[in-house]
Amino acid sequence: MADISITPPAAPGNFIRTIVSDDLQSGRQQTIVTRFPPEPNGYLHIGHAKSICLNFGLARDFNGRCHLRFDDTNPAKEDVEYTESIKESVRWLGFDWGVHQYYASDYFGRLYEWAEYLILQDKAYVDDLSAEEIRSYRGTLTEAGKESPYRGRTAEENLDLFRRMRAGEFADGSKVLRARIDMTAANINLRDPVMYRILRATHPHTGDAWCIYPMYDYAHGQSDAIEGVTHSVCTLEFEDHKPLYEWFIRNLPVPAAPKQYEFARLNLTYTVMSKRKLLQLVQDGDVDGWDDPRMPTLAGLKRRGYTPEAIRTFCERIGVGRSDSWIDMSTLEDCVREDLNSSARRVMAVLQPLRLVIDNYPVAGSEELQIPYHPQKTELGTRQVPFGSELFIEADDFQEVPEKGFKRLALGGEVRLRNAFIIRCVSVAKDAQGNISALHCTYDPESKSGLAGSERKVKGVIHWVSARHAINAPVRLFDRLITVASPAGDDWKNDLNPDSIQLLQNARLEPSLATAGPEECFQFERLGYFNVDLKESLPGRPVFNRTVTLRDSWAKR
RNA sequence: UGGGGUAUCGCCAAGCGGUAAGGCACCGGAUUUUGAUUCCGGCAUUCCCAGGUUCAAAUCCUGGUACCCCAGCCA
Repeated sequence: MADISITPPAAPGNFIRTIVSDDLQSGRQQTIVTRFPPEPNGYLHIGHAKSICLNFGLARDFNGRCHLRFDDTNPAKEDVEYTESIKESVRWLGFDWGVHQYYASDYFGRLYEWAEYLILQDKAYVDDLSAEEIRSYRGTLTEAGKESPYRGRTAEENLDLFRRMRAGEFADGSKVLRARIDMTAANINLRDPVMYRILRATHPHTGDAWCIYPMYDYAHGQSDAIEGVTHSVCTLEFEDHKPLYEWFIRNLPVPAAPKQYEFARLNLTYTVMSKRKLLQLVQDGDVDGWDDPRMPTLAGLKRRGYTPEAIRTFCERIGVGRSDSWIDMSTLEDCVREDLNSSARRVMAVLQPLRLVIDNYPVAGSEELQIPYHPQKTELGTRQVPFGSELFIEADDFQEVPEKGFKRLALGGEVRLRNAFIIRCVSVAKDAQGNISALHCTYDPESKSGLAGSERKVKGVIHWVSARHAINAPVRLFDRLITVASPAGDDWKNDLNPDSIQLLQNARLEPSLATAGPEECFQFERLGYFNVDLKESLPGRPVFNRTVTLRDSWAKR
């Protein structure tokens, strides 16, 4: 007996996986073909990641294939810049479409022939009504539409007109080709939908070869059929289009009968997720570009330090359903922390430096400490960190008079300098205004990490950096992504968070960070995960972006 | 009743007639040279509501209610 190895769904649930699995097991399909069909009119965002992971994941898990198809039927909105960024993002996410990269515009020829076929069947006609007239003839949600006076044209006349539309004899907008279905249909999509419009625009992929372009509804299903797509997975708002999708498939001599399935699109709390709005942020200069680290675009998240693994985990975790949902940001952030916690090397950096002098340490002296890159994962190795008599510590790691519950350094108190010594604060130096200018401490030489005397416990541990050796590099903090109070509302931009970005020019980093490579992500102990900004860093002067903070029960009080 | 959808813990989400998985969040507690990690433990007598069928219902039936999508020559 032949060994039919159908990989069972990796995770339970997900109704689409169930459908695919059933189709394979029942023999309705031999192999499955899915597709990810973005319109190249913007950058991909975290919402697209859900679709990418679903479609490519299905192909991967069921030994099928997933096509990357650019749904480029509207040259007025599309640009090659976008197709490149889309390919980059899909690859970055870890998926490979192999040779299966297509453009809906590849099929313009066949689509045109099929349109003539429909005309010959008396199932399509050329309409001279204006856009406004078509709208009013369409009726309303509760009233039936009425038929266009041009609906009764003969096939011959329609064919002639349609050919002349293609030949460029008519002005933009003066005529359209419509499917002849039913102007009284309860589903508005069936009230003689427009199939072709006249539009003189240079197409990024077909240039000026065409002056008529097919509409989504006409192009999409046929493209799926041409490619042999078995499961055409899209978002819920296309549900009403399914009868039309099926009408075309049924009435055209297409080579296959793909089926459409819908799932709920991703919504993230406080996050702007519509391409239109993201484009507006870019155009209005609210952000540096599509890859601004505060953008929810994949390019932005990448620059921010989010990893493909984390995003894939996220897409697995949130599931695929049909109910409208808003996923809380904490779910995404947890996925990022989970990945980075095990992979990110730990280093020390001080964001808001406070000078600390160790009075009993040789003034000009220094030593190199060998410190592991990860507290648990020894395989990540160690690095050398210089220690000296003058250090910087985080300003808020010191409180002259400690508040209740404070575990770090206070006047007269002890604290451990992480991976180094225990120190005691003996006095506080202040300037004329009374601001703390430096801390004077003594250290306990016996308490050095690794020595026998290091077992001595103190309640707090803080990070530090040697003042003499530290490098000074900018660090950027973010208040999450671009956030708004109501991402779905019309007044969304009124709530844009302007303080979402903060550039800390005085941050001091341990010397090993001077050579940090692009895209490397580190954990600045106790401060969170930071990555080297791919765009702004210079050799020897990395700029760090905070990817995500650590969980911090103290901060949450 | 214009049509099409969806309702299970604060947020997601399994479940498909046999007596409520899991994750996030949250709350305890243990270990910890990151207030991190890790680790244990807690967290829906109840599945939008009301009836009904059944030995048995989140799952079936009936009737309500709430929310989402659709009137682009956008996708």
